[in-house]
Amino acid sequence: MIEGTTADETAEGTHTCCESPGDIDTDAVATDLRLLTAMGNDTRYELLRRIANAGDGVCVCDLEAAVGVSQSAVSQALSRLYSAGLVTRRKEGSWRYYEPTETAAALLETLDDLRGSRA
Amino acid sequence: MIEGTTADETAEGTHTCCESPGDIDTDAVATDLRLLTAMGNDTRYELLRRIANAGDGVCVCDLEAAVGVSQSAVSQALSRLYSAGLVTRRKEGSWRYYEPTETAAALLETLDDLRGSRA
DNA sequence: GAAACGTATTAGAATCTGCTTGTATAAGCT
DNA sequence: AGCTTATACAAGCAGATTCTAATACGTTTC
Repeated sequence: MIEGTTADETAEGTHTCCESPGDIDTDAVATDLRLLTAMGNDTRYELLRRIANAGDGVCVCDLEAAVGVSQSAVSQALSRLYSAGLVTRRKEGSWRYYEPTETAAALLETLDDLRGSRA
Repeated sequence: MIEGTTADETAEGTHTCCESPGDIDTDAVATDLRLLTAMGNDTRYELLRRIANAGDGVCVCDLEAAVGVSQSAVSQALSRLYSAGLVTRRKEGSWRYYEPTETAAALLETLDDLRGSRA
């Protein structure tokens, strides 16, 4: 849906205002969208922020208390963050600790910077 | 749903693995989520990329041909990008030209960098 | 003014999301 | 082994999204 323009480039239309913008790499789009949609949800965003703030590993049990949804919902949210590459997880005994990836740190930092400069 | 922890901090639970992570600024969350959800959609992401690539103003008519959805859908998508602060728009005759904001440029650049470093 | 074009708005249908509830798995404790 | 705790998985449902079609609006051109 991205690479090849489905519509006929040489269409008979009367458009003459400007030329068509270039195409975009499909894989890149998929990757970016996975990141953006993973972060673009109240619960997941907040979980990620908390994980990032804590820095050195937060366990699910504490996150659960903080976001106001069920244990199951937290688990699902964390899975999603994990498969998007925004957090790593490590098992320790019966607990599981989550940590932010560099990707997450970079994106959150950009968002913070933008807010700071009110851009 | 963010600032105050709804669950009782001193609950009778047996959690002892780690302490609760700090809270997050509500407005910041809202702003970030508006950006993330605006970009986190195939159509809108692709439109934004194309607008950013073109740099100096693309009109709706050409974007339309590129993304494979109806004119109406493109218009709605652009409105959403606009109200999220990701693009500016300027009217010129009966055409409307869109340009990326610094916010959009910064976010896209971060995404590009991340992809580059495979982080 | 009327017709044609570029864009926006509205309304409704189809699809997607994110939650809850219930259950499963795995580890620790007695 | 049995019970409890920590986390994951599965199914189902309510509400949110996102598209299309139809229509409205503003400009340009005849």
